[in-house]
Amino acid sequence: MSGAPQRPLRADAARNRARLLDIATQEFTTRGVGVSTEEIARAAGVGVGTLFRHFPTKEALLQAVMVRRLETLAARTTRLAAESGPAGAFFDCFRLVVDQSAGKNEFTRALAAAGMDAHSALREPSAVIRDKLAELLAGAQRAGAVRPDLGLPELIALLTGTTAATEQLGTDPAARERVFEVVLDGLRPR
Amino acid sequence: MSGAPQRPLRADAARNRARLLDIATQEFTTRGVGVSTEEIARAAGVGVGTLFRHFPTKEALLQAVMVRRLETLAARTTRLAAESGPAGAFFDCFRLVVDQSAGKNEFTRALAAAGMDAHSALREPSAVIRDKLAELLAGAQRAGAVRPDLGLPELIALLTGTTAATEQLGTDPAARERVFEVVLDGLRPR
Amino acid sequence: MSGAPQRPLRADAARNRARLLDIATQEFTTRGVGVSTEEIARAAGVGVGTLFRHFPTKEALLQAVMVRRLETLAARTTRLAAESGPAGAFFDCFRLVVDQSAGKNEFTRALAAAGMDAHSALREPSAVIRDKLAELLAGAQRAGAVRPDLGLPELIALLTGTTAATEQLGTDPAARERVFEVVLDGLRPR
Amino acid sequence: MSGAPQRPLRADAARNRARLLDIATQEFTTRGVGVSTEEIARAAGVGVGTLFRHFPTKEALLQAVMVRRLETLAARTTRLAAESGPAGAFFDCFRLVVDQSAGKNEFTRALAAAGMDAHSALREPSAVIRDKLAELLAGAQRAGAVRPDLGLPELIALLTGTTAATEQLGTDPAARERVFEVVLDGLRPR
DNA sequence: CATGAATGAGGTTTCATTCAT
DNA sequence: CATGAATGAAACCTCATTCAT
Repeated sequence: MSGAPQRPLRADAARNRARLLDIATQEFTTRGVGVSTEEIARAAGVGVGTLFRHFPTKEALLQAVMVRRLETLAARTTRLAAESGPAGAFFDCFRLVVDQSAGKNEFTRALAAAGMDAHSALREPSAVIRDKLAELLAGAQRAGAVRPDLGLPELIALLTGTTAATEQLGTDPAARERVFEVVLDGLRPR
Repeated sequence: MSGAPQRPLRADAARNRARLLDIATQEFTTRGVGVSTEEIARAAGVGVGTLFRHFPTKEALLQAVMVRRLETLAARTTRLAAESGPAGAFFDCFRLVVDQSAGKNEFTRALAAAGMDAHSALREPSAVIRDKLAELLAGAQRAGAVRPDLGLPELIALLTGTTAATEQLGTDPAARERVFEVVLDGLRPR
Repeated sequence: MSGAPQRPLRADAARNRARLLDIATQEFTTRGVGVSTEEIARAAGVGVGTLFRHFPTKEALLQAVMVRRLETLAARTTRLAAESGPAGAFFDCFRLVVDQSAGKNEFTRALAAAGMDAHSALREPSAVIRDKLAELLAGAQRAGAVRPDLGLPELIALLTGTTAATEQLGTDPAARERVFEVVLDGLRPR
Repeated sequence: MSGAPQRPLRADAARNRARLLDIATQEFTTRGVGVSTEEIARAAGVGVGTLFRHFPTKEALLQAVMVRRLETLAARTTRLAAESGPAGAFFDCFRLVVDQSAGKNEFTRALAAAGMDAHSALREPSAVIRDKLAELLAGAQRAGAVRPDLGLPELIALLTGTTAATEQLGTDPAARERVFEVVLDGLRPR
């Protein structure tokens, strides 16, 4: 049920695994999911065999990258929520998730296309985020900062959509800001 | 300069071409751009050779699918714009474009990834849409129905984003409606 | 047994056949046997179907081109042999055959590679040349102008070889001339 | 700059590479450059992937075969030149090159047809041969054994041509010998 | 007869994955 | 455990040949 290793990895093995994850994240994000396993292994300075020892499948690697992203996101979300009032926390987190999710759609889609239920492997880490987001949404709604009829699914869809929108505007920060304003304004009770 | 064929295609050729486009649209949309040319040809009931006679490259096929979508879209946009007042036309078109664009991101992305300037082949049909949208935006802004600081790029990004968001909500019309409300509300001057 | 058409071709059909042969000769010679039937047909201004009506196979077309070359060659050889004395006729013909055979190796090889006995279809026209050459060789040997131990096969091999050699020197006429001198000198009794 | 592998190949890899080269040489020579990579791989007892790991392109394989032939040739030429006097060395080498060059024309032609400068990849090994031949030619000319007006290009063309001629006479050693006599005699000062 | 659209086997090449070293 | 050579299915595309128009 858990992704945690059976026994603690040897030091060098752990180093290789971490390095592979880092490189894979970077390559998948910048060059798409089409990059070959061979290239990722080479960029990480290991042989393909090592890659496949740690991740039995290319898809498993994709999954692991996703999981780590979600975990990082969950951690930062938690931290942020603790620092501001309910409304501020909600809007800050919205921005944070969007900024951190660049490229995520590609992964989700790749996993989905491979016919696998995205929820099976990502259930645990994404559940953490969902819970955080639900909590933040409820808080902001109680504080009257967000329209009360909005549900969690819509919030997540809007996060995905805003990610897509801002990705398309990569080079123009002012335009990205205006897009944020539109969506965040729209979230307020009318 | 024109997309129209040099001579009228023979009856069977036209049938095959149309059928290929239909099948390709469907396959690309439902299963992603990874589907093989061979499968598309088989699904269309023709040999691969026929596919490649009509579209000399897989990318050319993708392009053709895109072009047809954009043309359909442009036609409907024009019709709608004529029927309502400036504000109504703008909001109606926004919905229309989003509804018609399901799956389009995949294509745009695929074309971009293939290193081709999306504007080269799609320039004409997409320019028509851009012009329409720019016109509608200006009209709605003049009518005070849309915040005046919004530019065309942001509008297009928001269209893309809203498409992504509603795609994720496919099964729940009420939730889709709430997403639309958020974005359309956000577009109004605050 | 004969390549002559069963009945006289219609005027346009004959024109097409001739044109196809001309174009095919040119394309095969300048661009190699790799040129596609489609390209040859297009260059000849007819559809592929027409090409295949006249020549049921690409190989048949190659054959026809060869045959025509050989026939032309035979005719010129005959003419030349009548005009000079035995020695002169021999050496003139040697040069003529070499000059006219540029590119011929490609064809011979293509036919051979296709697993067909080159002699089956080319037997008749090439027999004419062989006879001419045999006659010329005998005459020149009687006149003491060519070493008496040389047989017809060696003569033909030397023709092929000299063709290959001069083809490699295409751009430099003086060098070609020196190659001719070497071979023709070598043919004389030592 | 060097053709030597960066690190010593693993034992099996080296075996496969050598075997591929051997088989490719044989197949290309006996059946033409048309043989498919798949067939070569199968004949060598490896998968296609292995073939393409060693030679990233069919052309690269052709090149490698050529290079090996030329290198072998250069080595033998060097040895021979050291053993005989200037005239003997020249004539011996002429025969050696011709005997070793059977089929070489096919490769050269294939490479040329593929639009690649034959000199780019083969520059080094073929330069060695050219140098050797130039040296031998000069020596034989100084010794008065070869006509003084003959240049290196003509010599090479004659080698090519004699190769073509003797190839055609494969089954009859006496005829081949007579062809050699004609050419070698022609090379002597008249 | 001419046309050119359709066919599909076959060619080259890539890449996730396995396994000998 | 790490390595990277080997594998072979599958992708895209070409082209000789057939046959409906």
